[in-house]
Amino acid sequence: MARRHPQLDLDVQLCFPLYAATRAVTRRYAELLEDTGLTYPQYLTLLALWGGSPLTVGELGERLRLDSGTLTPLLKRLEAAGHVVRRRSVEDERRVLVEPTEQGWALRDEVAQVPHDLAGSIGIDADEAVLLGSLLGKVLTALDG
Amino acid sequence: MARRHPQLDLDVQLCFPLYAATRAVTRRYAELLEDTGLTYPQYLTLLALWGGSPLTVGELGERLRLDSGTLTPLLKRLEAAGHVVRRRSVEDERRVLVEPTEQGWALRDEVAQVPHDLAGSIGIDADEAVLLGSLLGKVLTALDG
DNA sequence: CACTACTATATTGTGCGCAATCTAATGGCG
DNA sequence: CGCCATTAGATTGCGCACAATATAGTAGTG
Repeated sequence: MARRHPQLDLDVQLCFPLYAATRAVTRRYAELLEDTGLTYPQYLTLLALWGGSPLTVGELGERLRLDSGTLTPLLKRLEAAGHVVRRRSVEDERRVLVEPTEQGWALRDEVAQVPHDLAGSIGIDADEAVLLGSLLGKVLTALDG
Repeated sequence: MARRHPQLDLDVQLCFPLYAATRAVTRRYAELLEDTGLTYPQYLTLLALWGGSPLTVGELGERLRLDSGTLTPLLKRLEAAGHVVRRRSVEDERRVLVEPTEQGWALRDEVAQVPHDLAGSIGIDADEAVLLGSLLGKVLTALDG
């Protein structure tokens, strides 16, 4: 393959590791989050809400780069679990405001160790992590604006 | 948030970019693969098969780090599209051997430009791509063995 | 040979992701 | 006011991912 189609190496050298490493990291998060019952996307959603609430579904989607087709059911599950509340905006009834509940805020302390534990699992040091993050940031900017 | 829980920064600085950049790359692949009707995981599967066939479902899973719950339906769709054939091994009837069809081999030429086009989209140069790939490889090794 | 442990794949159920479409509310504009 | 384009979310449908379980074939043991 490599001989007749050497360009396919890029996929093997970069795109596959990107794909596989992301899934591996997500699986590690699943372990670390098991006690809370949160999935990794749910955790990221709460992270965004802890950073400033309430947010509309659209604002959450901008930060997480997810559309309503993903967020609506995810937020309903977070609501069913008692972690967030959703309510229609009074000024503009098209908008839905999302905000952690008391219980949702309390989760923040429960997951405080997660990033540290993850950092110890991923096999690279802090400097490499910064470098990796900045390279990924460039990719994200190039593809997603 | 950052003040009371500064460690959550790692998630913002590294884990979120990893998550978001991967999805952005996958979306770009979807555009590049549109003419073929392949999804990105299907493309990776064919890439593995082009590299040496036949492979059992288990061998494919090892290379792609996917389990049978993902691969079985994916391979059935590739088979339905006429790109691969699946057959039980004669020596060991537990195994299923997967192999591209004539049409599946022909796809290799159709996608020959995909990696090049992708490389031009991701906003980093070749050296950075190598670096990124090696960092991701370390993460993958640390988490997945 | 019968039993048992193991292995390979398939199935089921849940939760994303995302394109496409739908519904309802808003904001002009004549 | 009535009309229409726009916007915000929700819904639908499909394809992954993956845990848990089921099924069937193989191999080892007495």
